[in-house]
Amino acid sequence: MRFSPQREIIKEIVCSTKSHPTADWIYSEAKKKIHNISLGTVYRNLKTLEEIGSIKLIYDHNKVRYDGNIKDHHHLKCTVCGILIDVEMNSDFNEKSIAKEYDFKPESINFFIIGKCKKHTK
Amino acid sequence: MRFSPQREIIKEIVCSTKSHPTADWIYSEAKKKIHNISLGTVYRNLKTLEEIGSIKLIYDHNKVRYDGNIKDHHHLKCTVCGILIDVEMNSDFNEKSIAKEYDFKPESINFFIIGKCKKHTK
DNA sequence: TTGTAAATAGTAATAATTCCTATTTAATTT
DNA sequence: AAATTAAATAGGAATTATTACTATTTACAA
Repeated sequence: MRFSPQREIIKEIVCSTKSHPTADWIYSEAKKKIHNISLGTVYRNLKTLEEIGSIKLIYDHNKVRYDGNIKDHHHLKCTVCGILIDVEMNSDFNEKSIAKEYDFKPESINFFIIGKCKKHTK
Repeated sequence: MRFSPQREIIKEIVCSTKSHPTADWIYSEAKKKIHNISLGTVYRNLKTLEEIGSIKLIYDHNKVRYDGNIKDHHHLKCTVCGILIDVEMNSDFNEKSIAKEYDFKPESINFFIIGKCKKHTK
């Protein structure tokens, strides 16, 4: 892969915030540094950076967000302000202990296990 | 709320499948019963049905899906075929026991707790 | 029946993302 | 240091999912 200043700046933007930004916000930040950067360039590089493991992708309801925290972790989402709070993943976490530790009032939980179903484990 | 045959059919379609369909699929099924049903009608009624608790909404990555299973439950997602398998939620579920029970090979897990952060619990 | 507000069909508009292509540029070769 | 070349970019068009708009239809109450 060839060096690109655009990609460096995009990575820097994502990795220097804990706000889990959207592509659109990253684009508007990037424009402050490279006035004529293209939105397509932002999307392409976000994809590339995710593929090489420099950043992570979060599906926040039906919005895609990006995360510079590449450690295994989960999220608390506030229904009022929409903030996403990073939660360290440890072996025996559970809803109640996390809620207590982060002073968070859970209302519902959304749990997805991604992997291979019995038809596709050879 | 006023009766509408369109809403009844949309509800029937969602509740008679375990495939977690998208709005688009529901629309194409609904057209088989009401030839000139409008896509807007499908979206509006899916929203209404979700609000009154007749169906549930699932955020499957960046796709919105609908679910006639309104019991509290979670999902296993296969990276090969994309199937979403319903998982009954019980008090002490964990990744490993679910994987074993459903013969599923987990690769990653996605855990969201939705609620109120410490700034918004009064 | 008739009146009326809710719901619909059909279409336009919007938002998020991907695709396309001529041009530019990073990095290699001469 | 110039020439070469393939990767990356800018800018815009296309696509997809969803919502908004509006004239017409319809459920249902008086």
